[in-house]
Amino acid sequence: MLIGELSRRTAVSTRLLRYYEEQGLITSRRLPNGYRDFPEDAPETVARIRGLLSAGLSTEVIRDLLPCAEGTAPNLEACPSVIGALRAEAEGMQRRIEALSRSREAVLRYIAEARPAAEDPAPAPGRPEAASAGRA
DNA sequence: ATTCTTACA
DNA sequence: TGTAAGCA
Repeated sequence: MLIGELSRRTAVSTRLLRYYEEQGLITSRRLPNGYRDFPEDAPETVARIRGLLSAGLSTEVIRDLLPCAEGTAPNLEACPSVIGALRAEAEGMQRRIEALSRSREAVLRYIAEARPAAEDPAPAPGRPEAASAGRA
């Protein structure tokens, strides 16, 4: 199916769909006119990708584990090697959580020991304005 | 009307 | 990621 249909059926923008392909998460063939032609089961693959992405996995690990996982969300069948990779990911996350916790405690410590200053310093002059920081 | 690539915000 | 440009 064409990218437009896949986009409608998955509610994922064509932009993102092309990005997923670029990252090796999904594949497609090319029609004579150059248009991408996705497999009929592409919608399911995209759903699986979204779930894995929501779990905080990188496109890199998803790429390696995708070909060996059937089903979606919480109920997916995975090969032993995939389970091992996920276990390693979880451990890596745990280490990051611990490192972040130490950082947070360090920051909290600064607050606790900080003594009330008189005034805030004057704003730094002329620098490239950092626009909106909010990321969706 | 749709998709494609490239590139900037 | 969105969006715009210039094609096919």
